[in-house]
Amino acid sequence: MKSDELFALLRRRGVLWPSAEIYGGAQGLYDYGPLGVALKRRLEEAWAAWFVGLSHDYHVIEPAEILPEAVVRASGHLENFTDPEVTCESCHSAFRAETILEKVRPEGVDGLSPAQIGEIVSANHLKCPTCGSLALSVPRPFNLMFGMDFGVTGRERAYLRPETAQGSYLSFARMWDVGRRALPLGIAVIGKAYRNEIAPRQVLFRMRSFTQAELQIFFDPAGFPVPFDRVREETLPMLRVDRRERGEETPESVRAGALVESGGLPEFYVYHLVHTLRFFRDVLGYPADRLRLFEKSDAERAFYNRLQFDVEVRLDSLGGYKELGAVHYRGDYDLSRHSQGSGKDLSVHPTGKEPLLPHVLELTFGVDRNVWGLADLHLSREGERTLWKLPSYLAPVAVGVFPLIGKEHAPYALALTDELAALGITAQYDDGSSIGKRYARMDEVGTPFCVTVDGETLADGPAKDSVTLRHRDSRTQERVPRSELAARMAPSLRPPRPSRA
RNA sequence: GCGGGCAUAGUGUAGUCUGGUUAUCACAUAGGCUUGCCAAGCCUAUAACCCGGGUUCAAAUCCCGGUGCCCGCACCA
Repeated sequence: MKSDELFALLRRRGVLWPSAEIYGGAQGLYDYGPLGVALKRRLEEAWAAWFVGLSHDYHVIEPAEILPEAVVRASGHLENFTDPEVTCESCHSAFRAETILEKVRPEGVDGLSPAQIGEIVSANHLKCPTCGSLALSVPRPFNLMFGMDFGVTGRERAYLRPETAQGSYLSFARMWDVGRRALPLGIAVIGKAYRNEIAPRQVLFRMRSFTQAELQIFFDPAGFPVPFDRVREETLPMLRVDRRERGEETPESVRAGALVESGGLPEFYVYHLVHTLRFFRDVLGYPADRLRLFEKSDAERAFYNRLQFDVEVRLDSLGGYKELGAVHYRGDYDLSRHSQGSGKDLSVHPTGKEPLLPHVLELTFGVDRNVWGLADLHLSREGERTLWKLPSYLAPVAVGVFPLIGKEHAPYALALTDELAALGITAQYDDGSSIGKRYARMDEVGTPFCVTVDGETLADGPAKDSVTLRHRDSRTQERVPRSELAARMAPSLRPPRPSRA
């Protein structure tokens, strides 16, 4: 489905719409409606069940969304999140200063002030790559963070967090103290991050306020033990730098074991690549042939990452592979920067070992992007029928409950709806229009089950107190006693957990 | 930011070039009748010209500005 068509469908069903719509919308901001919230929460729960479930020592926290200036100075965001831009006065093209200065200053522009960059531009008579004019402006700094006054004096500055990860680093020392004081220690955050994007585009793909789910795993750089034999034979769709340089777009299937033996990747890293891939493929149900693990080159990687593979998924609505998650090996960059910035020694002393500064493996997941991904990959039109084949445990509504004949069966169906809801199964009652339309409505929002109360349910006989249970994808029906209904549905409504060694 | 295109009920659209009736049709939504296990039928109702300014007796239609969306370029720590 095309992006427009998909968005129209989601908007009509109350999944998602532009923020401040009555004022014409605000670029890069979107609101979730009732179904969208339900889907997003289930997605977040499924993420947490899977990734936080990787170890007993992984925990979810909820840090503040506002970061004092000292934090973003130490993290490097104040400096590096700024992208100096040079514009051509003649043709109005805009370029990153780094691109313009590439030839005369291959070491990059980090640490240079806008004025210094301007001097280099004019001293070297650099021309606009588009029109050849010499009229290049002094760069204007553009920071992607939203800044704000903090406190009453107006002298203090603070910023909306540009990534949720910082809260985990700031809380590491506290988490060490309140926990088992053992590595690896995992800290997960699910929450909003904010970036003042230059050009928000493609609906949920570049937003100014978006939800990330990130797990930071702190581990001893001398060893991160993982049960690698359990994943050794798994094959991964790899697109590594060497193949990319030959112009390849499609991944090749590589054994996890081979990535370690001859691919130069550490076991712990490949182990987490496997679990990340499994999440996308087995938990979210993305088709395996649409996934690839895209290795970022030295030049493309964020400066603090030693290894970076993006999980990319091919989406028809956006015309290609899109990054929906990533696995970053950040080394000790974050803890060492915050040690320096705060003056607190963040190294730890595990029992029986020398003090050490942990390294960080970061597993990131774009929640909104995957809401879109779930729509793109599972929502389709089959003739007249619109069907959203969401995994059952992600569906906003688990079961629709209908009276076959409105007047006669409504009380029973309403009571059954309440009973299922009380058992924690999201049930929605519907007696509108015809039975066929009710099924169709449920198909469109991905509801895996529908239950219909009919004459047999109420009549004395062998089928008394049984209802028909209809399955979304096959449209098949079976007769199920009311007492067994919840137990029949419950297993498929729980998100999978990883198998642990 | 640059260039090009687009903007009419909840959704998809006709009408715009060539200004002039009560703005077209379908689906969706709500209510009623009928039916009773896969979007059936009939009746009724709700509902729109992106915003602001200009030209004109008269603007959905022409002009200017703004906003938003789409495509390409650039950007995406």
